[in-house]
Amino acid sequence: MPAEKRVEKITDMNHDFPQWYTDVVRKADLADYSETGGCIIVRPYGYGVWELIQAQLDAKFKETGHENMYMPMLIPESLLELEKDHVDGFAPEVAWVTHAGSEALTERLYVRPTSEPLFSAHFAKTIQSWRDLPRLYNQWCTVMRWEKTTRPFLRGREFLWQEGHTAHATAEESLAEALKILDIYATFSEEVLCIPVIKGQKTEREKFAGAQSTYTFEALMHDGKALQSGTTHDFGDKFARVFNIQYTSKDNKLQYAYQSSWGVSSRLIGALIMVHGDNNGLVLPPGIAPIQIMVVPIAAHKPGVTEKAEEIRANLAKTLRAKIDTTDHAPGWKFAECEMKGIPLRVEIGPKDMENGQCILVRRDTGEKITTQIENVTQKATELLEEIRQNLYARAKERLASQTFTAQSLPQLKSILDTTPGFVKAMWCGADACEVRVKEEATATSRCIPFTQENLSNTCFVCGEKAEKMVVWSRAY
RNA sequence: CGGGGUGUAGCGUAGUUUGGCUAGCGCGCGUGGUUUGGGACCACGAGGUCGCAGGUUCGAAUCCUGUCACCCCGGCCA
Repeated sequence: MPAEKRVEKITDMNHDFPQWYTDVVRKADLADYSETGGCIIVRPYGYGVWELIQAQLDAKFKETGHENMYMPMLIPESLLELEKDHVDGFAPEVAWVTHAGSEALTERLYVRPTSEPLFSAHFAKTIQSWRDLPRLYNQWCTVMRWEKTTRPFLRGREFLWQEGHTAHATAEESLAEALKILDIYATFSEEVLCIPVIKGQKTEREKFAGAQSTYTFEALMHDGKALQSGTTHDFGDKFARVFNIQYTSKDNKLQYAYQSSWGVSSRLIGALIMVHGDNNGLVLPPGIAPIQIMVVPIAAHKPGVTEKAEEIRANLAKTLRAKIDTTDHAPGWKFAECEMKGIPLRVEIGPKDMENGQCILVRRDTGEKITTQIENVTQKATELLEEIRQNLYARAKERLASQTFTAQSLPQLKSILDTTPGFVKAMWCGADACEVRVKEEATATSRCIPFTQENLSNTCFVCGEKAEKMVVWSRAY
């Protein structure tokens, strides 16, 4: 890891983490603020990351039998009101369309904060028989939630996401679907994004508005705060009963369908920044880096340098996302630019190297410089990208372990979070009152009830009554 | 919604207390030249209704009134 901070324009992350985050977003050219309050402009480089996330997840969804479709952005008010928990959860941050031109609409429309009502209404119309099940749908779109406090990629009024909506014949199947997708998400997060996660179930208090149960994968950011990176929900037949989604079973009985929904958003980009980034800027895992390797010619005006650099780029580009920087900036500028943008590998090629038929590969994650023969550069780069992927994951996993603690009492949990923020594991009795006390006294929330349970003690760390589950607590974004 | 703060060139700012501004500086931008292995340098140049609307004054970025926008801290919240 580059020891010294080489880019002055980025705030030191240990000094002011939120400012560091904002600096990275802007300097890495991921996003910009827009004229529309609370909504960001996703710049080409940031959108490039999103496209790579999208392409890989989309392939996984399709492998598991899901189909993409598209629902309207606007939903009539009458549909929102049908499911009570759902409306209670979303109504405060819903944006309304009330007029067409100067004429008031007879029924107000709201901009989707999520599309359960539309999918449910559609399922009700199109599902009649057990032969129609399961229905495995997904859509890539944006949604709108009128947040009061916004931060690029972490919380915005409009953001990019994908929402899967499925209907099944049985409760077992909708639950299995929610768990299957959670695995797809978590695997993608760990293997491609190099972000280790904790999988588990949300408590009643933290679950999705209208869900029967919510599952989540939680990641830990550099500053010790948690980020809910994605969720899957099992609705059971709750929405089906409200929207009247019924089918005739094999034995000719009228049954309610069981549903799931699940989503990840452009918030994943925020997670990438806050898990891997350092004081020189962004650090992107190779799997989602729009540019995996940047060729930087040194003394490009000297005879043959640009040509050789372009030849190297063309070779790399056969199998990798490779680019060349032919701008007239000084080399130091280009190096800093590569680092701010988190490009995993950089190639330096100048007159001195050409004399020896070699070039220099520089790793973003470690700063290490590797001299290699030009004819081997693609092979070497390919190996290094895989090493970088493994190193980023290993590094993040190590930090997660070092920032995970256990607490036996509420004061202890508070003291841990005040001094060394991170995940805190503690036993919980299951009572909502205890969860509320943690929130009020330690400003921490339950992140999840991990699937992998440990028995830390037999009593609740808040009230001392009999403990039911180990819960992971944290301060969160 | 409560408390605090800020609006001056694309960005960051000085100047406001004590009215004299033809509004200064850095970065960035344009042209030409010299450079090029960790954010190069020189020269010349372009760019401003000082958030907006009123008012006071010989004179307003500066004082007064109103208004709008944004930011921070609380409250509320996927």
